[in-house]
Amino acid sequence: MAITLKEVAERAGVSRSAVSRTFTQGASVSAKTRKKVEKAARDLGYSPSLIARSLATNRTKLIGLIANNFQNPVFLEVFDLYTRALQERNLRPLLVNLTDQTDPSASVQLLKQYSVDGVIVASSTLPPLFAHAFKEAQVPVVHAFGRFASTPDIHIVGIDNEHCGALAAETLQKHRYKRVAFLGGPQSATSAQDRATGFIRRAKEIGLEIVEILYADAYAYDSGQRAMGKLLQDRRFEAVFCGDDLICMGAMDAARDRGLSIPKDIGFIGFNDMNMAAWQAYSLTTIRQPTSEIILSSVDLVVSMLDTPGRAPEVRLFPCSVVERSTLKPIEN
Amino acid sequence: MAITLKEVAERAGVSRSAVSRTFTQGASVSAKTRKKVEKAARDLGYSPSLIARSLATNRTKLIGLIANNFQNPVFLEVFDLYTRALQERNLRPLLVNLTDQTDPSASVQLLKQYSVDGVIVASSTLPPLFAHAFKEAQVPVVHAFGRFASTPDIHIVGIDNEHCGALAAETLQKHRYKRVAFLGGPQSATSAQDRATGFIRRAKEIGLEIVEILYADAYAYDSGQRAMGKLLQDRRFEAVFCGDDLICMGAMDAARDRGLSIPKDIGFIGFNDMNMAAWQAYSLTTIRQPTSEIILSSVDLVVSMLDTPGRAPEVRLFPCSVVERSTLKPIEN
DNA sequence: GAAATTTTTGCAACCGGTTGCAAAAAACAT
DNA sequence: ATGTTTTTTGCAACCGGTTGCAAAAATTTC
Repeated sequence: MAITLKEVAERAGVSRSAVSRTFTQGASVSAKTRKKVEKAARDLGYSPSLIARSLATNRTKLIGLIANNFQNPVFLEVFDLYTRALQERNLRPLLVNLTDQTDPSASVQLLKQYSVDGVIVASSTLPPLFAHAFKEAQVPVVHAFGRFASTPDIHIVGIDNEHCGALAAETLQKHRYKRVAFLGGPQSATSAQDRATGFIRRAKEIGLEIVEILYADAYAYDSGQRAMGKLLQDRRFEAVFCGDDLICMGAMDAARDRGLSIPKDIGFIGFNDMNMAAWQAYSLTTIRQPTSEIILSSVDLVVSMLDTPGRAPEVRLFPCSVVERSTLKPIEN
Repeated sequence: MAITLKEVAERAGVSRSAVSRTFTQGASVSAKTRKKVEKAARDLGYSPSLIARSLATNRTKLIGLIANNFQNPVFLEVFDLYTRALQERNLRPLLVNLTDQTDPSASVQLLKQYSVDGVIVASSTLPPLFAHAFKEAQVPVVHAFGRFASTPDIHIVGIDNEHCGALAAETLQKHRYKRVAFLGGPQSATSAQDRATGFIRRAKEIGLEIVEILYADAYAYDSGQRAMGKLLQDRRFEAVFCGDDLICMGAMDAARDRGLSIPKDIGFIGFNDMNMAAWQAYSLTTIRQPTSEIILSSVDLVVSMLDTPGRAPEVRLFPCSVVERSTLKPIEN
């Protein structure tokens, strides 16, 4: 069917090794044979089979990309960045959609079968245990958006969620709010837990009163909308910290639906600064997570592990910042 | 490193072929040896290498998934559906992010190197020429969301965009609009062209006056917002047909920003019925594209081509329908 | 129980590349 | 021109599976 090494070798009048060498980086071939081979290859329309090469070299140039939230548009940005970053390094993502199948061993099995060179777990909702399974299977792994641990046993790239929660508390106080609510992501997500912890701790320190704590059941619009519906049954707060922009948008729409005006009647601060946060219909004040830095860094890290498998586990944290738009009442001087 | 066939064979006390056969569908092995092999495999934690298998069988179970719009959240739904549908059939997507590199031959080259079993081009903006390149390279290909052709030379799964454009015109007339504008997707996209054609033709037939025709530069929020800004400089229309929901949301926000109220001052009808169209902040009346059907069908089609490579090219069109929400003024009786 | 038939098994070649090693060729030194 | 060093080349084994074929084993038939 397709053209093989052998045919090119015959046409160029050289050995198979010579052909192989002209197509592998840093191999020793004279300019003369290289030229002959390249011509023959061009004539025949040859391109080397990565499958065969993978078998021989034990490298596939495939990186498993594990995700489990296809409801949140922020993941489209994430995929965009990952595919580009990997493509630039001549690697390809093998996408695994985790849906609800929580069993790590199945994915490990799967990606092992494909002999991926490395794995990036891109999720803030998966437990650390998940990335672990790969480490145990000797597959280089990076947990992006994962939970920060002071003595990590796997590579983690992300943010300090606790600190970000604290940042939210400070921002609300700066805007002169006294009584607030917390509307987090799913309670099982480490990111949601940590943001809550930091928020609550800092609020206590600076005298911000938290009158409600509720967790949405997913990082999704509908979940935010529903949860806000519950919170609004007896509103004793003036602003809400939402653990995610999408949840926040759902919550805002629920509030507006009840005739509340933002930020006049109620304030909101979100989390992520996804593209949509800047949309006029929301114009969300939010905490920016440096998605792009996290992604680039996690790709770099997994790439470096390909060469240095024994690398000591590393935590890379990137700073978050407040992006002020118009969902908190203006600060009066 | 990893456990191989040979080691399992030795431990089970059988030949390598026997092991191979217990792990391949429909091969002849006695219950007794199967049991022995399975035990040995379990003990050793063996899982067969798909790479090696691919090399031998010339099948990789990899399907190239080509996309070029990572700005539009509808594509997250698309990815979700594709990854699930493929996973269910024991196939995996190899994602190619086309960004701006328009050269088909590069992607063909790339996917040929990975020996993908088939390719799905999932884009309404790529020219037919693109999918062609794969056909010529003998790779089974389906163009999902592609342009309908009465004598197709490749498989196409999608909708009749002209008819959908006509549907939009009829809906606007039903809602008693007289003078309307068309705000399409990028003019280079066949989908945008066809929706325009159908809309314009039908409008003429039923006496709906089109006073403006403009194309956004991408299927994106910002593009819609900008384009609407232009249209609003001299507004002589009462409603707008937007060739895409996301464009429509941008356009709506631009209109509201100028103090217009929807649908009192201006009406909108979108296209796609993406999840977000149902959001309270927009509650968009739109034309539903049966995304899920298109995707499932295109996966089925590419799978069937794996067995029957010579299959005659086929066009599969799915009907669209109007989803009424609240961006067109109510019909008075 | 022997012959005929069917099923199971192992051998060995193959898929399309890579790579260590030794021989051959080229380049350099004297 | 000869000997030495460096570079290039081909051979052959290997990566981890699959599969056609013939022999061996099990099953059926009479």
